[in-house]
Amino acid sequence: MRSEFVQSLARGLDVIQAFGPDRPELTISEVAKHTGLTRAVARRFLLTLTELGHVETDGRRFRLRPKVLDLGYAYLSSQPWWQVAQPRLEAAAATLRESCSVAMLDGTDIVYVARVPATRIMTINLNIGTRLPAHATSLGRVILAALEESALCDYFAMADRTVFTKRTITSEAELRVACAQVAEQGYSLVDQELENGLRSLAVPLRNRVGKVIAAINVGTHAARTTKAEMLQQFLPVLRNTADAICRDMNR
Amino acid sequence: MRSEFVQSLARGLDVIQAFGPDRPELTISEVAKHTGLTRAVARRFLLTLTELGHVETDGRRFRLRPKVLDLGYAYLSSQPWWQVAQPRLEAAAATLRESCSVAMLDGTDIVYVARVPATRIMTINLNIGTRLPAHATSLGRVILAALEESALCDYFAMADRTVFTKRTITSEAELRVACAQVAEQGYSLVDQELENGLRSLAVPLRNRVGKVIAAINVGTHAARTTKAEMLQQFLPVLRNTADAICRDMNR
DNA sequence: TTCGGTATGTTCGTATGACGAACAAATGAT
DNA sequence: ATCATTTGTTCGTCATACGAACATACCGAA
Repeated sequence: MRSEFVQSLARGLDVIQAFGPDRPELTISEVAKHTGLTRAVARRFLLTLTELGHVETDGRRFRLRPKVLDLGYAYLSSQPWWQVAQPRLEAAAATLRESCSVAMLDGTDIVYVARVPATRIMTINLNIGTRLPAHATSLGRVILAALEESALCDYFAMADRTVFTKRTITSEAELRVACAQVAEQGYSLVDQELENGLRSLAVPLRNRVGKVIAAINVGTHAARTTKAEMLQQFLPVLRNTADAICRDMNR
Repeated sequence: MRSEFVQSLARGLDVIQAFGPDRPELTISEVAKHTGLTRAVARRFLLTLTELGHVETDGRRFRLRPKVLDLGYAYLSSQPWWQVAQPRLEAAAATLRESCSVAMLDGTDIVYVARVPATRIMTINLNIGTRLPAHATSLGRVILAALEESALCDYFAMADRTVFTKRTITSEAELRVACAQVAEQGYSLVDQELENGLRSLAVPLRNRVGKVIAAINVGTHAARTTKAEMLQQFLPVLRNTADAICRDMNR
């Protein structure tokens, strides 16, 4: 038992994350089963979360309430780009007439932290908080390309590198070549590696000391925009947007 | 000490929520000050959250990490409208060429749970998780109008009812009249009560038994669209979108 | 530069906060 | 109706989380 680890907090967060698309409502026993806790422990946490307003119950089934969003919002609103990225992103999406997003790396996934949808391409519902594997996304490639070697080794040691389409690059060797290219070019163009038809272009977002902290991208349909057109027409807008966000952010 | 209340979970969630726009990074002592906990307690929770991946530290200052979004995402992804609202919202925003949102009531606030920005009207950054007072928003009025009398009394007992502009309605009597009107008409049109220039129209989203669980709205600039135009051109689209979401959701 | 007061971070003995074994209640099949 | 199983709850107790006291860092005045 590590003396600086509060087991009850970890358990309570596990209970929140027991809920999800396949489990919108749960009983005490179901929460216990999904978290590996005893029924008595699960009950205590559910009653606590209910009293705090994060969970509601009809006496038998429990479900999360909107107040849980306050936790994620604490993160979002504390970020240096929070006040400045959204208007810039909206302007870019309006200019390009395509969906634009900002994401960060967390573990082996990218996590979307801002998004302006324009035209629907993907079958999955992308929104703030959505996670996708870094290796198959332009956003992920941009961030991976900026990692130090030790961090990149950690990434490869952990990442599953799922195949999504016939084009998905999954081998470490190939991904390292792709990342080196991104580092040299300053952008990543990923073509139908995550989903057939989806073509996306990303550039880095840097903090005041020049460190890559996030990425910004634009997505289009392969039938609509050629790769050359993306580089010619989209890349300058994306770079200008990234530069503007960085300037706004570091003001 | 209530035997079913896990104090450590409550404290841990307080520590997460100590962070925010004015407090992007905090030391142990600062967290202790903002939460009312002792430094030793604050330290333990920060170290726990760091080990869980929700917080990072340079050894002195702590800050939240994107993994915190997983908590809010558990809520979002467990909602019946999650898979179906976004595409419908995107279609409505494209048709109307205005920003569209979905929000729920939590306490005395509305909380945004989906949003498709189109053209920038408001000065504040609206996004998933953003809270606004229910009384001054079309989204809030729609949901308040559907509350049972006891719940509405609770709302009035708790709500601050801030004045935002010269037009903001704040008295209980006037708000009750406005809500009765909403209940009768089936929509709420709020005109420059939250912010000068902002005009918005909302309709309810209902679950399978007809209960209002959320609201969907469209916002425009008062200089761009008259109230009559909103009712004539926007209301049918909004109603169709709400109906479609309800159908999709209850399938 | 040194010193002293204050602020901040950390440790470890212990008590109380959270635990789970056992009991109570609910459910479903025969 | 009875019985076996599942689910929810209680309360004695111990191990988990606590905070008083110690250690370290910082800052201002002389």
